[in-house]
Amino acid sequence: MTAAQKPHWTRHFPTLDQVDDPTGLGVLADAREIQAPEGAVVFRPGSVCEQYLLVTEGSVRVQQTSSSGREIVLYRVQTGESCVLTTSCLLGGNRYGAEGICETQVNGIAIPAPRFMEGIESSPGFRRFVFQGYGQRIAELMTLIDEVAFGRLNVRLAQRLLELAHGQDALHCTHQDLAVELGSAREVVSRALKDFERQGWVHLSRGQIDLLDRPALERLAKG
Amino acid sequence: MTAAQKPHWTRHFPTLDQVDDPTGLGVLADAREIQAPEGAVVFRPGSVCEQYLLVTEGSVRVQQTSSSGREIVLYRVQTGESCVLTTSCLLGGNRYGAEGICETQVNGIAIPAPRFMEGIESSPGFRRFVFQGYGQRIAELMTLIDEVAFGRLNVRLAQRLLELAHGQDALHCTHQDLAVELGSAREVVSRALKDFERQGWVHLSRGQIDLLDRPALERLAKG
DNA sequence: CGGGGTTCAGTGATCTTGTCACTGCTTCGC
DNA sequence: GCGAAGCAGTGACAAGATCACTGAACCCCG
Repeated sequence: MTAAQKPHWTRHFPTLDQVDDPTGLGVLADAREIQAPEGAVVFRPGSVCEQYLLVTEGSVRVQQTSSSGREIVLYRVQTGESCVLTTSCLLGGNRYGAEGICETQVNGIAIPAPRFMEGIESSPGFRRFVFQGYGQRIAELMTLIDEVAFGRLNVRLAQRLLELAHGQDALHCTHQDLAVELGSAREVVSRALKDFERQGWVHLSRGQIDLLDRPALERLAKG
Repeated sequence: MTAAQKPHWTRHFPTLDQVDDPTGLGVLADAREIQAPEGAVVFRPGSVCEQYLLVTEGSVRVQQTSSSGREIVLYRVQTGESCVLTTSCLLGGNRYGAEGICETQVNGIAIPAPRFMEGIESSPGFRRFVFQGYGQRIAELMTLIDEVAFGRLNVRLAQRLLELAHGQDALHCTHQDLAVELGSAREVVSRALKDFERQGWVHLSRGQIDLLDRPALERLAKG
């Protein structure tokens, strides 16, 4: 989860016709296929946004750091998705206010801003593609506000554990990582996890959490 | 602040050419001028979104209610602005997830969904108009997440007091209203206000807060 | 292989915020 | 003028955040 900090994306080839066009629209004339290793920083607060980004494989974690240094994960951009923040920066012409970090090796497509604008102008299909997930994302941000403001920590933690496990029986991350997921503090997460362990729901070891009683966690996560 | 609960907007006239076109684009052929009294509910969670809304005068407060009944103000739509949530619902075809309430009498313009889509398709200027503030709003939502997750309550309260006072020396609202602004609880706000009063920064009376030491509040709000 | 630095996890003390239960005061409608 | 509803204040306690510190596990390097 915390990994090598080699920044910047790698241009793969200058133009693009070998590559699948996930929009099916041929707006991708100027698009470049890009690749980034796990841990790469795609953008940071203050970065100027110069291209529309589309993930074709992998996962980018978008998170925010407060002035006091605490962090929270806002959302993830996964295979087939694009990033609200990027889109909004392009449309509004402002700078990034958060940080995007590759959680896996990531393959993607970058469309330079001017070409993106043209696409928006000229292609109804591309427009639809761009704005499709947009509404969904806004709704997700509002849900996040609700959870952060009103949600119980143990409930949110149980949800995240199940989510991050991706159906596996164990997940490899530190308590600090989970604290960032939830926008909470490491000690608080540690205590909640210890509590789960006392209930027999999980088993804790350094850098790893084994899920022993998934149904119990699901019960907590739902209600 | 809490006012009459007469719902629904009033159609004013069926078509629109007497009215200023704030987009300057003539996309408003099918638009209707609408009017709503203070306290009117423009939309609720679950409402289907059938028209693009633009405020020409007044203020609409958009807020969310958690399952436990606690509420938080997400943002306000003011003169010349339109509502992110409405736009995202139109583009994504989903339902409202929050509530919009008129804080003043509100004049506005409504563009039916089909016409809105046409406008987006055909008019670059209208498109620009629609997406202009959009990026800004997303950034605001992320700031809100930051504040809710990491901000101190007394700091946030001081900020809101100054904001809601609009330069006046007093503001008329209940402690409960302020709790909703901040997504907090009434008792907590009451205590923080009492604390401000002990410092001599404000004077409290039923339904009213007088700001006595604005500089002190500003100091707290900034730092 | 061993030693030393670093990362990770656990814990108590204390502060802030949220929740619950209840009180008394004001306001408003009848 | 009376009763109901709304508003504000308060104490007790729970949940979460912060601070300071401990020890264990891991990694690198000689």
